[in-house]
Amino acid sequence: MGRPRAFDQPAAVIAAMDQFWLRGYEATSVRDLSNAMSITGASLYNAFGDKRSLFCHCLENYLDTYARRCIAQLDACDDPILGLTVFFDKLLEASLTDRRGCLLVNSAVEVAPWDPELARLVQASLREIEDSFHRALERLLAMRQPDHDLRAAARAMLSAVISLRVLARAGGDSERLHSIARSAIAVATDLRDT
Amino acid sequence: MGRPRAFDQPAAVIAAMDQFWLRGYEATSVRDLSNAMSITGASLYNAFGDKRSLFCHCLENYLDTYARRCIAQLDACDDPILGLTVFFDKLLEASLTDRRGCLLVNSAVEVAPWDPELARLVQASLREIEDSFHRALERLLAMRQPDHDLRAAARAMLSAVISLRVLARAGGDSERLHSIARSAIAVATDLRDT
DNA sequence: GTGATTTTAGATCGATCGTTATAAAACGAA
DNA sequence: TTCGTTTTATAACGATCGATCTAAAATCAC
Repeated sequence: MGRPRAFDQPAAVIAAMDQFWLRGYEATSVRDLSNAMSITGASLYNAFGDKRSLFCHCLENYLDTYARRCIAQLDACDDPILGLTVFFDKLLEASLTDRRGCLLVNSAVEVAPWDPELARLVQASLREIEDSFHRALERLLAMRQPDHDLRAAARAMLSAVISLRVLARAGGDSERLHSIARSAIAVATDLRDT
Repeated sequence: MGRPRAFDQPAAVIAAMDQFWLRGYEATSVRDLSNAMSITGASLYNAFGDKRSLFCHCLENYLDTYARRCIAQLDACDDPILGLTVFFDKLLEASLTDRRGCLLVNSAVEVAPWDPELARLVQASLREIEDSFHRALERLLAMRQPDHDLRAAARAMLSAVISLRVLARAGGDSERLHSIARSAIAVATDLRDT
């Protein structure tokens, strides 16, 4: 009942996500969003509530579309070293061709300090990535190492992801980005060869 | 000649820096700044030009007051491992008591993508930190290693600094932060013991 | 078709944005 | 003292902010 929605909601969320991803939360106005989404401001508020709520949809969509897809691929790879190599190769390629960095990391810096709910989502998502690294290291070593070392190694690899994304957004050069990715993989190979 | 300035300019820059550091560039209004600096908007524009120019002063002040001071201490330390330990201990303590993160890293995410001049400053400053790590590793190994390894190790340590600061701002827990700091120091000790 | 309901488009809300105009106040030079 | 110069305080500028109102358009149940 009622007039049916004339716009494609998932497509609109993607358009809004691209805008937030590019410019950040504060620098993106509701008019920027309605232009990018090709809908009027009234439709935006009718469908999504307010700016913050739309941003939540966008971040969730980002996590589903990008972060969790990478995690799933890493988990699905039998050879952890191969999986990690593919993971960081893709991350490098994406970071060098798309200088917006990572919406999750950008949000960790810009919105998380002022939004406890989003801060929890950010921390949980980062933990998902760290856990995926941890599982890859468990597969690599068949649990011969104390868990403490694996957790620290997984955190070092998460740290590489974060800084790589920050540096990419700030215009860091390819050599530095590659260097960090190699170090992250070396964490795994070093653990294996111990 | 002319009426003398009634406010302490360096103190005003510090107050503005604290505001930008806390809230970020876009979320800080000129009125927020003039309140924090205890001067009127007219005085602000008279003394600093515009908002962006004031921000440049603030970032320069941050680099001089914090980043370069840490670098100088690391350079001054004869024992590189001790120097790095002190460096990361201080970084941890600062990150856990002050959740604003690092103004340089925050700026890398929020302002560098839209300001080529500030992007150059950000990259140059990150390089200063990386180079300080590199020098510490050179002292540690007395140049027995190929430079390529040292550069990669220095970058891995810079990566730890960046992600540590991002995680701290987003509310990351103490354990994760300590874990990353330990990994960074382990990069140096592993190189030494090779 | 009629009524109920929802989405559309467009105008507009008060608030706030970065910035500037105005003029009084406070100094050094003459 | 008077003049020239700079800073101060206050008010205000046009533009834009996030959000909302009104009314026309589009659908379903009946």
